Amino acid sequence: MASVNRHSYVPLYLQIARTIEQMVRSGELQPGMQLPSEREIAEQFSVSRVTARQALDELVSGGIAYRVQGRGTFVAEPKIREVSGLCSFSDDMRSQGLEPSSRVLSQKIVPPTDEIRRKLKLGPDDLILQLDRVRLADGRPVAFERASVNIKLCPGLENDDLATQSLFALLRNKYDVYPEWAEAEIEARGALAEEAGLLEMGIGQPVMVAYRMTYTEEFEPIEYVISVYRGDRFTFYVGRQRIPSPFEGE
Amino acid sequence: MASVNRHSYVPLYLQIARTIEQMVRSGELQPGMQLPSEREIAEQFSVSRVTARQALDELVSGGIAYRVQGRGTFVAEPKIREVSGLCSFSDDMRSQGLEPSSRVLSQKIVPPTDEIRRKLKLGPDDLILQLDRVRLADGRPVAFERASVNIKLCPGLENDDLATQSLFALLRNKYDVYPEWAEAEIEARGALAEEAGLLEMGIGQPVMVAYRMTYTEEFEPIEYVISVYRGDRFTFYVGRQRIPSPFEGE
DNA sequence: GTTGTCAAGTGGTCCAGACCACTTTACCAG
DNA sequence: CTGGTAAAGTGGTCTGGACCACTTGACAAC
Repeated sequence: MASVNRHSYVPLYLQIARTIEQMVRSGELQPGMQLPSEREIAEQFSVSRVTARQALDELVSGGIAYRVQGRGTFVAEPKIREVSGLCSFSDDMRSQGLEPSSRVLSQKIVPPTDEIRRKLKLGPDDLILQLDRVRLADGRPVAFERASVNIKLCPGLENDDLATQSLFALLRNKYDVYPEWAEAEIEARGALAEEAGLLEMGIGQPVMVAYRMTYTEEFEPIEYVISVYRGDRFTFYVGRQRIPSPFEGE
Repeated sequence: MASVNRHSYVPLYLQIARTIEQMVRSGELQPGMQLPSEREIAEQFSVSRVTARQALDELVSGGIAYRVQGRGTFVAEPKIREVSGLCSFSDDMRSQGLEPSSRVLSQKIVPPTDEIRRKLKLGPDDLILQLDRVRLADGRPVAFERASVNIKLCPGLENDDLATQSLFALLRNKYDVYPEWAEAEIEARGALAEEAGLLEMGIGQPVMVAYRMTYTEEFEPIEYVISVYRGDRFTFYVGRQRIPSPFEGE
């Protein structure tokens, strides 16, 4: 360690953070072990303490390290796995070693329902792309998805091939639309007849239903998705989170 | 605004952040509106720009605001609701206007299974407190919970009353144990006979099962909880999250 | 009108220092 | 041996600058 490229476009604090992250990933630094102190990092990389601290901030906010005042900064326990269910189905499956694919059931421009119009903040005459897909992992159906996409952000999407490529990848690469935020609610219920047929399961068998909104950096609604997952073939991971503290007065 | 107490124990940046947060909550600042720039805040509160920036950092990491380089900092869209399912059942229910209560089925010191021993990082002779509870909202059963608590952190907990008070509250107030981190996986399945009986529902009716680990600040395992929620009476909220970007090289 | 340029304003990064709050450890006095 | 204390080391907060990257809008040149 102890080396940093002053002429790179990558900020110093990121270079340092990545260097340390690499040491954690490689196992050189084990969970619970103490990281170099801010002052040590500053000296070893020849940067100010502010920059060293910013590097550690990066690791802390990424859940890779945690601080204890008066003692030091330490390597955090590894997460069970990365956030799941919020981002791309494709990435999700691949990270679990499964091969994702899709069967497009319908892909057409339609007027939105009032609820969707409200959720996507559309005007009275705006249309949406309604995309119905069955998502498969290693060829077996896992989920049925109905995505309502704000077509204003990606005119022409109705003619793109969404069976073989990820919607997110297409949005990013072709339409310069970058999904940055997502939130979702999840509930469980029995499979309806139509869902059961598509997912090759029995009616009333348990499914998980996720209602997800996706936004750009600036909270422009991109899509609203209702996903119906087979209960026996999918697990949601709710990422490691800070537990909110009870109120503290001054 | 424009006032800050230099003699408070509350850091300046937090005072500023809370002042602005209050303006957002009160509706004085609407979603999408621009916040004062870092330099403006620095001037108005008579602090350095670093401190002003730190205040905005606080709002950004809390999901209350977001930045756009070159344009400014803006008020974020309000979240659907706060994180749910990860923290205290009691707080969760109350935040939805329901009155939480518990029925303790069993509360005893037992040797852990191998899986629990591993998850809680216990030694071969360590014991756990196994706490089985039915959780109710407005008197109606919503969930069955089996908590395996690392009793080393809270000796004597087996004799405390857990029907009327929150486990987290007890840990914090009586045992000085502060749950700070949690992560969970969620799946859906049909209710087993025992669960169905406790939750007053039919066997095979959909339930959501959450497997949750709770840790202290320093990732000491506090408890491992398996919660079985009635599908028709509970919805998980997966907090608003940043979508991970695809890899960017230098 | 269109296009290009430039200035102003924003957040992003960085520096060299300062003092405070907290934890740990070593050591000394009892 | 016990208990208190002081020192060293840690992260936490804060200052007052500096320059860069990016966006926007006004304005001049075409």
